[in-house]
Amino acid sequence: MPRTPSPQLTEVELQILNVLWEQGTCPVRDIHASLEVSRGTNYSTTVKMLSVMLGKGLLTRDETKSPHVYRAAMTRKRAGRRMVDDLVKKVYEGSTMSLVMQALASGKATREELGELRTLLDQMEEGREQEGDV
Amino acid sequence: MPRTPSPQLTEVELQILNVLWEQGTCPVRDIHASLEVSRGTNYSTTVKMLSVMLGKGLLTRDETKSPHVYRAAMTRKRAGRRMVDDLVKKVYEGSTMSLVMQALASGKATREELGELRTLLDQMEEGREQEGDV
DNA sequence: TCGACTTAGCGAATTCGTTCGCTAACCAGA
DNA sequence: TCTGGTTAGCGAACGAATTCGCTAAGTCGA
Repeated sequence: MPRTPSPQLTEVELQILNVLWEQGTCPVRDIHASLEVSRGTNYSTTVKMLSVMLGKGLLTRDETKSPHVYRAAMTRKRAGRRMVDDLVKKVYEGSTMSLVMQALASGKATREELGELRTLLDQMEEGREQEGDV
Repeated sequence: MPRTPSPQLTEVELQILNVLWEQGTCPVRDIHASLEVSRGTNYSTTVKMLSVMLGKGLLTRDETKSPHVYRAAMTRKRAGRRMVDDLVKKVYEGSTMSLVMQALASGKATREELGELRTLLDQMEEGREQEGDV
């Protein structure tokens, strides 16, 4: 049975997932093309990493296609969620909001993004009221 | 001369820094007490890690005190900043706001925190206007 | 000063992520 | 079918982070 992927994604794994998240689906060749420029590694290395990730359940592949076709087994959103939770636990003592504040204060934001944020905030406050939360 | 610490902090390093960030300053004994419960490791291991971190410039220590006293060479804020930047680069394609949205949407927030967030947002919008940003 | 306990430090062993050489299986065109 | 290039896979090698055994130095009360 498929095991739940560990929370920690490594460097290369993330790079590979990024390619897949953008391409949706693709053969080793394409993934390798990307890794080659960013880390100058060998084709064998790419193949190996893919097989390792396959073993960890991070990817799935269609072997019926001639050059096998790979696909991410997890969405970018889900991966992000995990890593954020992990970061929050490890440096913000469990306070997600501490991270939000810090990230917000340190990153550039366009007017549109600030607007979106405000909207999200509004929704959250409404939600709270209905819950009658303390 | 002190070298700039690498962006990537490891598991144990973070755990040790957390103790130091909370205690401010303390001897090996205290740090070990913490690591022992969370990972069941040996005293030697703690000493070793501290010396490794000292070598990386992540810590400083006062050897004039009898049991040497350690101190974090970097604030929690600074460490958080680095890790956030790293995460943003690795999974959010460089968009800090994407991370903020996701974290905000997935984490619990108290009414007070939402208020703080709104205030911070207001300040950011004011800043923008003055800049006359597009 | 002596012995028992605490504190430091070092080198070797382990573990895990990453990299590659080498070999086998495949595939398309001559 | 033969041949050159492509695609898969495996085991060994490496490097970095952790872990610890063992030894040395320091501390303190009897």
